[in-house]
Amino acid sequence: MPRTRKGHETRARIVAATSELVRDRGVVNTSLDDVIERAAVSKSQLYLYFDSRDALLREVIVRNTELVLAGVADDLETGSWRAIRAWFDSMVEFQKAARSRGGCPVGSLVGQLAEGDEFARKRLAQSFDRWEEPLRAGLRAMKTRGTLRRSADVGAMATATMASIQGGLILSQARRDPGQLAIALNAAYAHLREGRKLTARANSAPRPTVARKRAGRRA
Amino acid sequence: MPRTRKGHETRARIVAATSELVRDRGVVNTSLDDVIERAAVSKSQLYLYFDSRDALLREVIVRNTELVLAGVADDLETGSWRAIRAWFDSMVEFQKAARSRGGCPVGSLVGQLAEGDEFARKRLAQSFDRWEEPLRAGLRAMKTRGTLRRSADVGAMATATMASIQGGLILSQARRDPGQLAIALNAAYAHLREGRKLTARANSAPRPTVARKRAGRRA
DNA sequence: TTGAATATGGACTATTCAGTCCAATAACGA
DNA sequence: TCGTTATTGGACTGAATAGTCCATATTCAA
Repeated sequence: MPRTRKGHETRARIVAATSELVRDRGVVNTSLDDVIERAAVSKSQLYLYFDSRDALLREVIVRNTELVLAGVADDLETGSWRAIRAWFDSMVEFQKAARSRGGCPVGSLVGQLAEGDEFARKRLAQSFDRWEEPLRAGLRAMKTRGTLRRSADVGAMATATMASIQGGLILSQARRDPGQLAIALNAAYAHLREGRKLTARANSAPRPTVARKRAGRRA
Repeated sequence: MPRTRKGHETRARIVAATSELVRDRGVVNTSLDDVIERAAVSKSQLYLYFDSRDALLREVIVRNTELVLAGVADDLETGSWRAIRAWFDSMVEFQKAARSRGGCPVGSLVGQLAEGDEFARKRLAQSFDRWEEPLRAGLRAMKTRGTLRRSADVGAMATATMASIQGGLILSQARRDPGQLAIALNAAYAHLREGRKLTARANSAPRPTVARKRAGRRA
């Protein structure tokens, strides 16, 4: 671990460069020589902070996890349909900006690292846990507040949502079309809303049929 | 292309060996030397049938696509809720049998090949098209038969379903838990069923609330 | 049966790449 | 300031690997 300011900067630069290269060309096509060139560091700097190439790639998992968590607004945990919708929309925007390249910063690493590095696999599983948590918290809060049915299975809902996110990103990446993510997330949103509690106060929200139809068309 | 029976067998053995190695260890950790050892062939045989390592990996895409298409029962195209449910269940069984290793035979290749080989990316996109088609056909048939609302967006439904499949497989792979796929597919099924047409004949099917709750619990 | 086309075996090459090593320099605390 | 510790530069190594080449063996059609 670096002890000086310079050291910290160097280390961060290495991880950032690796993350970008992996996003743009994949793990296979990212050599350490590519990394040192892009980060403008030398081999010894790299091996001062990382034990091996695998160790460096594991740090990329950490960094990319922070990246996606930063994209989760605080009000998602507070729990509201609006916050969930906004979260979904921001992901589509992010994907549009990336021109559908690289897929999910975390999810795309599963296929590339999970079978070759058991440590990496576990870390990726943890990343998904952390990523799902704000949604779980939000859904729990909505239960307490009475906007979500008490019978709703919060864990399953969060997992199913994460699956739609990941799958939507894979399809976007393969088809180079951010619209694929939008379709997946519209379906996920409609599915979540099926768990809502209908009260007198809630009738400002569209009725089930209308919400589902709109989601389908928007895609 | 091979012209003798032996040639065909050799070529097929090479692709099969590559496919298995890629599933077990990932593209990165699969060298051509590994392939020739596993397929019990020599280098020259490999290069007789494939121009390059990339070309071989592209054939793996083709093979694995046939593999997943073989898992789609014919009655899915005929169109029925039962067929869809059976299809989903068979995927969960497949994933259990694989002990959550390797993820999706097609989807896991996206992260590993898409950014490095544009040809491979296009081929993967086509694979998803072919894979979605039987479901689209089935949903269209259900519209005609009147078990699915005419307003339902068949294309979006198929895409959202494929996203749940892919995402569910990624989460299963990362967490080494086939239950993750089951959760994702139960949600996808519940979402599809929201598009159904309620008729006098259809009241043998569970009401929306019950269907959703059951799906959540099963996970 | 025969010979042309096809398939096979495996040695060889050139390169790439992860990882090592050590000397030189910069940062920092006393 | 000075000495210790942290950081940096880059040459070097050994192993792995994609791809080449050619001699040999097998297949198959006439």
